[in-house]
Amino acid sequence: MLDIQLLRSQLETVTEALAARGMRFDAAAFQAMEGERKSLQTRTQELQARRNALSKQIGMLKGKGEDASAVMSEVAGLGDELKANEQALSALLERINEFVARLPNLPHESVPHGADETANVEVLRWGSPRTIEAPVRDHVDIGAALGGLDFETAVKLAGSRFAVLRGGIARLHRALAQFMLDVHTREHGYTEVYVPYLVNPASMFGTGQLPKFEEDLFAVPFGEGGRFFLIPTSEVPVTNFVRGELLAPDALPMKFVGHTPCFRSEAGSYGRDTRGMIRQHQFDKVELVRIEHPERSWDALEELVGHAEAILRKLELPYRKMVLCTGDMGFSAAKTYDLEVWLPAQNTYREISSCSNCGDFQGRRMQARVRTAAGRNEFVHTLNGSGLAVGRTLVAVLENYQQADGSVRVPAALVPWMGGIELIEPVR
RNA sequence: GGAGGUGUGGCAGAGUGGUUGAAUGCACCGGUCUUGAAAACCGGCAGGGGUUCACGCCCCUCGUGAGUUCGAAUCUCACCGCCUCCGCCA
Repeated sequence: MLDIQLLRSQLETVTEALAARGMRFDAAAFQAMEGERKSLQTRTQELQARRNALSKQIGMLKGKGEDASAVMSEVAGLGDELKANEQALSALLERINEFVARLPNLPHESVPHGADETANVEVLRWGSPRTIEAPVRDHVDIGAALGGLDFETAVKLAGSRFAVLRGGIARLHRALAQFMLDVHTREHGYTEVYVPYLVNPASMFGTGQLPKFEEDLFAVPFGEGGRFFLIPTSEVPVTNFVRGELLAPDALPMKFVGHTPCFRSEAGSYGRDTRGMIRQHQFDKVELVRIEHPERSWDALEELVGHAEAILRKLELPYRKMVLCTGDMGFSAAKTYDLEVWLPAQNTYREISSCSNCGDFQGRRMQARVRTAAGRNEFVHTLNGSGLAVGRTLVAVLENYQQADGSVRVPAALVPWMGGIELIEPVR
C-alpha cells in the first residue's frame, strides 16, 4: 500500500512513477474523492466536537445535581446530521482505501524503465550449457522414459496442470527441497518455518494478493460466510508473521525459509506452457523471507539473491540474473531480480526464482512496524525470494543432466540428499 | 458438540455509564547524583487522522463489527482469538 500522504503531497510524482509501471492512475478521480473527504471530515469532526462538549456539560450539571434538560435537548438536535455525516464519511473513506489498495508499489530508482520483459536487463550470466548428445529431450520425454513423470494419472485425479511423480524422480523432487532448506538454514542463517497452506483474507491483503488478484487464487469456503485461500507462495503466511506487530529494534532482521506447496489458478494463462510441469496449479517452492530495518533492506536484497544463486551454483545449473524493468515487476515489489535457469530443450533461460524488496509496501498493508533508535515507529521492509522453485529445479536437473541412454545423473552436490544415489534409472 | 471464563497502551495490570485516552508497575528516553556504572530521585513517554507558518485546537481508536444512550473501555447482540471443564475422536 502506498502512503496516502505521499499521494496527497506528491500526486504528480506518483502518477509518473505508476505510469512507468504501465499503470494508468486516475489522479483527477483521486483528487475529487480527497476534496470531498476533506470537507466531509471537517464537518463531521465539528459536529462530534460539539456533541462531546455538550455531553461533558451534562455530566457536570448532573454531577452537581442541576437541571440539564436544556443542554440535552440541544445535543439531541445534532443526532441526525451527525449520523448522516459519519456514515457518508466512513463510506467515502472505504472507497478511497479500496482505491489506494489497488495501486502497485513504486519502482526503486535503480529499476530500468520498460514496458515488458523485453526491457529486463541481464546483469550476470553464470555457467555454460553443457553439450548434450543429440537428440536433446525435454523433461516430459525424459520423465516418461523413466516412468517417473505421469501427467495422465494427474489428469484423472485432478485435471490438467498437475503432475504425479514416481520413484527416482519423486525422490529427486524431495531431495531438492531438503537440500535447499539445509543450505539456507546451515549456510545462510535462515530459520526454518512450517506454516499453514490456507490463510485468511487479511493475510492475503497484507502481502498484496487481495483485493486486486483474487482471480489468481483458489478459495475454500469455511464457516458462516468465511473463507480461506490456498497460498500462491509461502511469502504470504511467512511475511504475515509480523502483521499488526510493533517490533523492538533488536527483533530485526528476521530471516525465514519455508518449504510449501503453492497453488495458483493460472487464470489467463490458457495457452502458455501447457506441456510439462513448468506451469502447474500446484508446485513446491522453498521461499526466503526477510523482515528488515528500512535502512538495511537494499543490502538485504543483494544478499537474498546471492542465497538463491548459491543453490543454482551448487547444482551446477547455468543461469542468468535479470533485473526486471518497471513494466514487468509484480504488484508489491519495489525492485525484483529474476534468476533464469538454462533449459536445453527450450534452448533458452526460464525463470526459476524471483527475489524482491517490497520496501514498506507490505509493512504498511500489514501495519507491521519497528521502533527505531530515534524512538520513531516505522513500517518494516519486507523481502522475499524463491530459493528455489522446486518443480522447475526438477525440470532443470532432468534436462541438464540427461544422458544418451535415457538415465539422468544426480548433481554431485545433491547425492548425499539422494541417499548416495548417483543415477536415476527407469522405474520398474 | 455442551457449559463457563476472558480479550485494555511495548509488556504486566487497574478501571463496570459522565470533566477517563485510561491508575499503577516494568521497559524505554532525558536529567540530577557518581571517576564511571548501578541504585535513588526528578521529568517525559499509546497509535492514527484533520486543521494551523507555528504554539495549539479538534476527531477517532480499550479484540472486530453492529446497537442502546445526550454521553460507552464500562450495557446489549453477533463474530474472532485465548483459557478451563464435560463429551467425542485420534
